[in-house]
Formats: sequence, C-alpha cells, structure tokens
Amino acid sequence: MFATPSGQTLSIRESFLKKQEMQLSKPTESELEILQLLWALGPSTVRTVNEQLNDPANSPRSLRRAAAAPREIGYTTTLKIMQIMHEKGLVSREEDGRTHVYAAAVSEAETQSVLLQQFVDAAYRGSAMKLVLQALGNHEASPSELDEIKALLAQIEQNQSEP
Amino acid sequence: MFATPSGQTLSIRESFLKKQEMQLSKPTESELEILQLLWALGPSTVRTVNEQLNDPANSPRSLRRAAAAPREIGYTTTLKIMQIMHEKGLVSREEDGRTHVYAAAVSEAETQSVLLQQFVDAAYRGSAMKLVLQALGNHEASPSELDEIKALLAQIEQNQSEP
DNA sequence: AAACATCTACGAATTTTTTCGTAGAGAAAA
DNA sequence: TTTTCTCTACGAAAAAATTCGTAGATGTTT
Repeated sequence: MFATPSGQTLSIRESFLKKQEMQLSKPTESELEILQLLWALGPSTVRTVNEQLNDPANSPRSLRRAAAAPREIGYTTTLKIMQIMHEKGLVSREEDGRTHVYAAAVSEAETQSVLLQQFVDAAYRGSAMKLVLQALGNHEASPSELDEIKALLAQIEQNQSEP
Repeated sequence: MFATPSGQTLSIRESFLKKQEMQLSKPTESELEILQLLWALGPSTVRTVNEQLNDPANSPRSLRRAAAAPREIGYTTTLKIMQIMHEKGLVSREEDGRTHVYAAAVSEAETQSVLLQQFVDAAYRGSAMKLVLQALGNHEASPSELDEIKALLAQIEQNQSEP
C-alpha cells in the first residue's frame, strides 16, 4: 500500500492508475475504436485496421456505422487518425519494410479505468455504485459472471472488516 | 412482460427503454453537464444554470474546469447550449415573465441507460459485466451499497432459476 | 520498361461542438 | 425619463474531431 498526502491509502494498482491518468489523454471515439481493434488483433497495419473498421461483422451496434447508412471509412482517414494517435503516444509504430505496423501503447485496463472514472463523473455524478446497480439491472449476466461478482464482493467485505 | 418479434421477452422497464433509445439523441458533454444540474436543481433559469456551472463547488473533477485554468463560461454560451437542447427536445421551456425556465425533458435514469449502453459498447466491447467488475474493484463501496448490490444479485439469481 | 497498385505524408475541407459578440426588448434604478 | 441592467435571439468565430484528395515513393504485374 501507498499513502497519499491526504492520508489515503491506495492499492498498488490504484496508485499506478493515478499516475497514468496524468499522461493518458482521453482518446476520442474514433481513436477508441481503433484501440479496441489493436487490443483485439495485436500489432496491425493501417490496412488491416481499416478493413476491420469497415467490416460490418464487427461493431454490431456502434451506432455510427451500425445505422442504416454504413458509410465506408476511407483508407487515408484511418491512416490520418492513426498518425495522430502516434503523435499523442496512444500507439507505437514500427517500420516493416515499406509499411508501418502499429500497436497499442496504452493498456486496455488502464484506458478503461480512466474512461470509467470520467464516465461515472459525467453521467452518474461520481456514484460508481449507482452505475453498477444499473448495469446489473439492465444487462444479462451469466451464472459464472455472477459468481465472479459475488467473489469480489466477498473479498471487498473482508477487507472492510479487517483494515 | 412484452414479446419482441424475435421472441425475446422484455421487462416493462426494458421495453420502455428500447423505445426511448430511438428518439433520445446522445447529449454532448456540455449538454450532459447542464442536464445534471437540471436533474439536481429542478426547473431553472439560464442564469442559475450558468452560475452553477461556474461554481467550483460543483464539478469536483470534471477535468474541463477542475483543471488549473478554471475559465469562466459566458452567460450567452450557456444560453446558446440550452437553446440548442430545447430544439433537440432535451429540455422543455416555460416563459415566466421575461425569462425562460428550463426543465429536463428526459429522465436521468433513461439517459443513463442510453449512455451506459454506448459506453459499454465503446469501452468494454459490450461486456457490461467486465465494467461492473472494474467499477467494483476501483471504487469505494459503502456497506449499504454492498447490501443493495447483494440483494439485486440474489434477485437476479432467483429469476434465473425459475423462468 | 511501362502500367498499375499500395504505402506514407500532408494539407485542407467538412462536420460537430463550444464559445461569445452584438442587437434589441423589456424591467429596474437613478 | 434617462440610464442601466438583464434577458433572449441570432450569427458567426473558434476549437475539436473527422474526412479525404493529392503527391510522391516504392513495390508488383504485365
């Protein structure tokens, strides 16, 4: 555990995330879509990413392209966004012959943490538990997921009873 | 319960939300900030909303204004955004003498549902339970909140065992 | 080799969101 | 009754995000 100036204690994971928030700029919607692909596919070329973006099999509901008008995203559009992401440090880049291979330079979990915090603040006025309750109520949970959640709850309660 | 063409059954609440999603346009960040104030304060004038937006007591971490440069938001800026929100149907408006009193025209819970769905899709590739686990892990939960969550879990499990 | 395809770089057009200046109508204060 | 203040409307500038056209380099095919 670590202590902050205000006396709080943070888990290793939490203190790590605090630091990351400083430098991790919030990706835009488009950038996040590309990050998702890079996280799922691993290092990829612009062409691969662009094809996946336009593949209706992906993004089953991303609102933007799942709509009636599935407008194609041009290759240079994707290229430009990935170049910008590289400038921002969201992706790394390696030259493989003539082409560039891009990889996510930020981890999925860290990024999700940052986005989650901002989303909770913006939409739930900071109440993460209200979000949890709504997510549990509105979305299907498999038995194994429920077990996982229950296990985490038990662990939290145990930590609370013997600090 | 209601049945969809595909044979799914939906709770009253779910079927209601499905309909709302059709017409509920995603509010922008600024619009959401204003909606939060209207939900918290009830019907308000532009001046009230603008004062609250600039009150450092609110938005303890909204990143935009909590930062080092707490730039003041001009009155006409707030006015314009609220006028746009009125055009979009996000708020209703009533004339009180010379001034207009605005009220949220969309409910907090519905809006949160829509935003939550989009956020889960964008940041968690649709896995709401991954979001739940991360939110539980990263954020403090009070004992009463934990009880509420456990109660909801128990209810979900009961519904699953006897459908 | 010539024609064609594919890649990056780069500037700029477009679209969306945010911001504010200015004008004019009423109230309130002087 | 002037003057000042406060409100809405409106247009448009500014900023942010997305889109793409074009140019030039380098492969590939014929």
